[in-house]
Amino acid sequence: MPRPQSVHDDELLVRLAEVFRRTGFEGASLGALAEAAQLRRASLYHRFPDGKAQMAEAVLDRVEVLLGEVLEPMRGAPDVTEGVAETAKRIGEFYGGGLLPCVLDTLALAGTPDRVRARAAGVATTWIDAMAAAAVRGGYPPDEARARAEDAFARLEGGLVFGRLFEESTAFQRAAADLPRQLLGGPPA
Amino acid sequence: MPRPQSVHDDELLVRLAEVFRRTGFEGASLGALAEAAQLRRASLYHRFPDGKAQMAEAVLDRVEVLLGEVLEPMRGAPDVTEGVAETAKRIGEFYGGGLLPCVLDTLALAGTPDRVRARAAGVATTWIDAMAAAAVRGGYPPDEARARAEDAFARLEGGLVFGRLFEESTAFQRAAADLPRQLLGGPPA
DNA sequence: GTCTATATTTGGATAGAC
DNA sequence: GTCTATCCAAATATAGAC
Repeated sequence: MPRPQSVHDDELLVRLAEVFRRTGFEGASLGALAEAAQLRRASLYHRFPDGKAQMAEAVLDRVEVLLGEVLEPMRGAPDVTEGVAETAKRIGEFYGGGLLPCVLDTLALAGTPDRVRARAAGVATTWIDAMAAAAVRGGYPPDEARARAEDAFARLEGGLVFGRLFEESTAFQRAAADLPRQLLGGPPA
Repeated sequence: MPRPQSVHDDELLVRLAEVFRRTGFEGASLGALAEAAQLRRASLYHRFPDGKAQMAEAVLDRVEVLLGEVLEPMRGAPDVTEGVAETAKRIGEFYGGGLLPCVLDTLALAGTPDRVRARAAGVATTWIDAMAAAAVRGGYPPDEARARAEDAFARLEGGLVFGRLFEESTAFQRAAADLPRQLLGGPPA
């Protein structure tokens, strides 16, 4: 009988995601991916016959699932403000307080296969849509809600760029803390 | 006598910057760099004996010079508000309206040599410092001015991430248009 | 399912002719 | 200063044993 899986699918994707998020698609060599997975390169090809692009897509699929859990309070909580605040907290945790890069950013660089980039854009759209829906629930008309959601996304992603440049999480932390006000209004920061 | 330079230094850096900004350090292969420069790989090594890292550093040096021109109104104009507005306009042009990636972002990915990353952080610091100084001139105490400058930087960089993902410049455009308010105060966006 | 071994291409970098 | 030719290492990917 064949050997048992030495790494479970889910844990494997976590490890691969770590490499993609830090180095982008081209920077993620099969050597680095195999080392992170604690598998040989050939074993990775057994799991992902289409190679690195398929690995990146699987990672993005998994990110979309995790993102669903992060967005759940914002989508479902009876009190919109509380829901957004809880989602903001989860976003902070998801990005290690602001010091972890975002795979949606790093997998959007030129050199990334189109289908991977399209998948990243799809995940980002899911996220922005949920924020726009919350802003609508908060009373904004659809157009303004959308703009606020896009701006909130930009500020969070930019906070992560800041964190990557300076290894400092201040800008991201403020962006997360300010998320309820950005989406629902209130006194300016 | 030796052949004349087929590409002037300045134009050469523009072409190399284009590759680095789009693909990051690891994604920028010597093949791609040579093609953009319309030179052979060996000719690039004649100009940059230390190889790709030196090319990236030279690109960042050039970006710092260009950035100086972008920041000049914000630094020197008698009316701070007008100065910031003019700098915001130049930032918009510098980033192709929001559809060009920022080399400070893409050269901060893991896999980039430390001295290149440090140079990128230095250029970003120059930029943020100038925005913080403008916010101080606008009446904010140093701590709040600094936070506002960092947030403005994050929002612009995030707007470029958004642009890269969706090939849409809306978020960046709003960030640039809102720069005077972000640094100097006024009614919230 | 994982492994060793290998094929093949691309990438970074150097030597030396012109 | 640019070029051709070359070296060597690393990268992607495949074949086949266990």
